[in-house]
Amino acid sequence: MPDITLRQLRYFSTLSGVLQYREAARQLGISQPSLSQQIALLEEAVGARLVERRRSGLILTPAGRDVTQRAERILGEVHALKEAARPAGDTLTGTLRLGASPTVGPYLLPRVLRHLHQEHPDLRLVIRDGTPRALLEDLLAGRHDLILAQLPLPEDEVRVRPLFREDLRLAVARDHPIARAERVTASDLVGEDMLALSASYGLHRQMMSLAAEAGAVLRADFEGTSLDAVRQMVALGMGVSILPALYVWSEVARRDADVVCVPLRPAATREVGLAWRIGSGTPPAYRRLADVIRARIDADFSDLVTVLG
Amino acid sequence: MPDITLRQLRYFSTLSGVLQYREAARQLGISQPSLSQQIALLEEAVGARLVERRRSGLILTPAGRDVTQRAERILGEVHALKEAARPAGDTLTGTLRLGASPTVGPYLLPRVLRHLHQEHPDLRLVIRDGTPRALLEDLLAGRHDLILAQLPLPEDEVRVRPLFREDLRLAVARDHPIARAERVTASDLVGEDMLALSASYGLHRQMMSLAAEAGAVLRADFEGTSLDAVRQMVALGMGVSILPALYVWSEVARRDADVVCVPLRPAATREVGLAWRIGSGTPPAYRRLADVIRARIDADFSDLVTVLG
DNA sequence: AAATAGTATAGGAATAAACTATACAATATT
DNA sequence: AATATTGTATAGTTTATTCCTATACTATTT
Repeated sequence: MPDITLRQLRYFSTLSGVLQYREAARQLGISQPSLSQQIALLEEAVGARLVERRRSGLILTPAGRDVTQRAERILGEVHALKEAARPAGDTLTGTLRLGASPTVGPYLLPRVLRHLHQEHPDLRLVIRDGTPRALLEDLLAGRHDLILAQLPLPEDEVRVRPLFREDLRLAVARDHPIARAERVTASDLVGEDMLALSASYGLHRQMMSLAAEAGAVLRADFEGTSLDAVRQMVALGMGVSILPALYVWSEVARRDADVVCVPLRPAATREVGLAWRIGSGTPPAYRRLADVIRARIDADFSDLVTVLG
Repeated sequence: MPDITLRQLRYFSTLSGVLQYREAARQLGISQPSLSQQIALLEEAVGARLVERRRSGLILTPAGRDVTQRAERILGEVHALKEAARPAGDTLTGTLRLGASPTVGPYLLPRVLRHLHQEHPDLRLVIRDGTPRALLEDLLAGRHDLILAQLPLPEDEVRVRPLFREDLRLAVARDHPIARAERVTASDLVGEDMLALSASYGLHRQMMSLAAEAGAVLRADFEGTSLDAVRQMVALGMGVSILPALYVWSEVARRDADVVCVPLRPAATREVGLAWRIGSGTPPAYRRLADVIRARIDADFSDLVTVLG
């Protein structure tokens, strides 16, 4: 029992429309015997007669009518497969799995996604959180296509597209003396307790080095697993910490905020980028995506951050 | 740009499950290079990379994931096509187009269909009415697969399966003298006006010959196009007519019936059968269908009709 | 009875798919 | 650091499939 082939379905679909071998073969650009043969093979493969050969032309059997419908549906889906797989000319399409750092995604993606969906309705993003360390591992293992994370990332393992640089602010409780300052310098921090994110975050390193420079003391009894957690500890007077400007803008910049954020002098910054595996399937699409994100950041947050690239 | 083949989709589906060429090739029972080649052809056909070849195993690209899903769906439908087309072992399946004579179908099919649907849930019958003449023409032209009609049918053009024989009754108005008779013989009809169905019905011929034998007068100013029309004319006293027992049972055998039906002596009968084109695709299925109909008639109407075959 | 039209069959040529052998790339081992 | 080891790609050849031409067969027309 030979297998069905798409060729047979294509031929049969044409034949069932025309109901004449000669004409169908002509339309298909093959000879009539070739068509006869393929139809015979199809009938053998499905184990049923599909056409009755009669004086007055061909008649489809009930099975033939059924096969016609199914064949055309199948052919349509094959066509769709072909179209869908090809990276479309100007729009992003398909499903991309994006891993996002919790220190970036929640404050950046909501605005980006809205626009992205308008401009590229056929693009679906599956977004999953993870610590930068886990993101990188998942990316390399193929569980993500892209990750959005703080730079630097190991450029020998992933291809990076920088997106933007944002300032870091010092966060203090509202009743802390620094809260009234215009800006903060390293000397203001001598002896302060500093609360840090867990070491799997890029910000951890920066918090560490800033604390070291300024003579602040990193509290060993606390390690935040989210910016929100850090902020809440700051609000409770457990110490000071560092928060990125975009987070401040979206979560802190309100009258009734529980912490106060002050610019640092000299400014401390972090960079955020989009990354994918070297040799990954569709870098052009990824670059386009990066461009779209950048454009959106530029439009919405240009007073807060510096777009890179 | 070569065409996609089902073979490629089958191979790719296996590969995307196993994520290893060697193992996938082994499962497929082919050599690894053959698999490589077919996957390469598929990638060329869809115009996109589907897998990333990496040290730590294969990773599907976004397009690859999409193609996997679509391919498996397509393969499933191809499988279903194969299953659906093959005349199933014990149940009737598919869509059959049944042409039914208005003198048989409406009074027989309702009961048959209910059972048929229970016993063969995958069988769909598309039923269309038509005069026997039109039925035969439509059958031969392939617009029907089967017809249910009064016999005889031209056995050189169609294959016939007789189903049953039923008595014909004389129908008269309630106030007609014959209405009180136990039975009617030819001599009772001398001079009566007789109402006939149109000549395209099998019953027409029998009405004619009965009228001739009995000395009744066929009314030339009336030609019914349905048994109901004939019955209504009889009720209005326009004449007498002949109605088949099954029709009588389902439409007349009530207290308040507008006509009275009396058995004929000697009995007149008609035969009804199922027919299909000679050389038609699936005679076994048709024979099975005929058997089912017969069994149902036997169960429901054995006191009214004689099952044939 | 011959001609015409339409499909099936036969046999050989072209194409596609399979296999074996081997190259190549990357990681793991010594 | 050199050498196995593992896994995929490429080359060259063989086998299967698909196609074509030629022709047989059947039913209808002339």
